[in-house]
Amino acid sequence: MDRKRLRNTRHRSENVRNSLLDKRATSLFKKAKEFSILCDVDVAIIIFSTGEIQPIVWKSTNLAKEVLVRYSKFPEEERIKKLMKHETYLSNKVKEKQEKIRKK
Amino acid sequence: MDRKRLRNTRHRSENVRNSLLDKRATSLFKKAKEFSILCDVDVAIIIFSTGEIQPIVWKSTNLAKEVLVRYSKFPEEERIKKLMKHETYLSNKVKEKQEKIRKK
DNA sequence: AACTATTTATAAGA
DNA sequence: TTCTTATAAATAGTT
Repeated sequence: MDRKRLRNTRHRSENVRNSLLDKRATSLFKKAKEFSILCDVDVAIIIFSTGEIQPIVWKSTNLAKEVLVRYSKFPEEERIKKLMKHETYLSNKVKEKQEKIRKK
Repeated sequence: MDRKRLRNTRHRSENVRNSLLDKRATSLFKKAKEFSILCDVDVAIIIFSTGEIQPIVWKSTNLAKEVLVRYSKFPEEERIKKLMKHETYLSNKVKEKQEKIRKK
């Protein structure tokens, strides 16, 4: 059986995509919860599904409010700047790892 | 070799915890990126590490700014209300799945 | 930082 | 939609 996976493109079938959305979101939250407990961090996740106005939001602990309030205190400009910087940093990191995998 | 895992409690060693923080965050971001592409959603993740003022923030696409701006448009009260409601919903969902697993 | 035994996650298939 | 299962990925403890 060929079970090659396609994970680099948006899934073509809407039905499958909706089903995946549910599965993946649940899985992501589960990971985030483990992470938050294991490493003693607070994690907040915000998901915007296309066409939906209301985001799906998750927080690992009962400090949800605090996290968002703290975050919202950063001036908009600052937030975006740091966000992009960090994204670049992580993007590179992921690439490094992918390189390693290819070598195997 | 006994490789039993402890994932329900904060890790005891600070060194290990820091190492884990890095690994887990990278892994979480990777998952989020896959998710965002596969299901055509925008995902934002905010991590507050204990003692750190600056949060670690990640966004899967270049719509980072938009996601945050959109989210910040919700009145504070509304956001928190929906957040908590959703958390309860998801919490139940996770429990259901865990039940299933136990039954196996 | 790299390795590897195991556990998890998951894409299809039923 | 739910359950199963073959495979891929993640990762905890080691080296």
